[in-house]
Amino acid sequence: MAYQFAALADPTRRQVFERLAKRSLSVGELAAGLPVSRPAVSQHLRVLEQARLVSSRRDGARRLYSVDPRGIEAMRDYLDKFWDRALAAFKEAAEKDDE
Amino acid sequence: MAYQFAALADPTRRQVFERLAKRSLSVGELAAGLPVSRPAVSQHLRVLEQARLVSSRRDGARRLYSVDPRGIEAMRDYLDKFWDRALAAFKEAAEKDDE
DNA sequence: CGGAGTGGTAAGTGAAGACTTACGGTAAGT
DNA sequence: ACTTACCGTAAGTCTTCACTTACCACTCCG
Repeated sequence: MAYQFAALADPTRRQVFERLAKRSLSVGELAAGLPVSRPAVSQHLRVLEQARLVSSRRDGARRLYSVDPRGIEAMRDYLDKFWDRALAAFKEAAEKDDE
Repeated sequence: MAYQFAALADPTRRQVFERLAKRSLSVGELAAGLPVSRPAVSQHLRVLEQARLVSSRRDGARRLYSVDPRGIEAMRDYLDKFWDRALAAFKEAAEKDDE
């Protein structure tokens, strides 16, 4: 669970993730649209893949990366655990604030 | 949007957040249950508050912190933007993998 | 108006991490 | 087989950041 938040904490990595959400891309294609080198993109992809936020498959000499729903689902489940509780706590705090 | 992920990327900060989800706590109470000093907790709370993941109110000489739904909502909205798309991409990639 | 209990801030330290260049390794084309 | 295109990894640098101790400000109570 820890890995997902850390993976999306970096701005460059979020950009990679968001571009892959539009369509599957190779490492070279990703690096072309970003202000960092290709090896940097490779390293970011490794982090995203370990967090199950992206997955990859071979495509000839290239390697295509796509978004992976598993990492997203893990984050959604985590956040949902706190959602109701947070709403209740917020209302309660707001009332105490009115005093 | 960026701040939320970075805020929850740190393990100590996630612990603070999760403990506050159970009940509102003061800085001292939080620090008592964590392996770091009280100033460290204060600094973490500042990050969480800027990300709108927690909010605070005075309670006499103390200061009570609670979870704030606004930060959580921002993350949920962000993830939901990619959810359908990720599912579709995953299925598509799985089919190509079967070849 | 002391003194005790709070908690935020400053300054410094050590580790984590986001980059770079250089290199090696594999797949397709001639 | 040689070349070209593609990509991952290694090693090094520089910044970011989590943490500490020391200090200061505020609130409540005697």
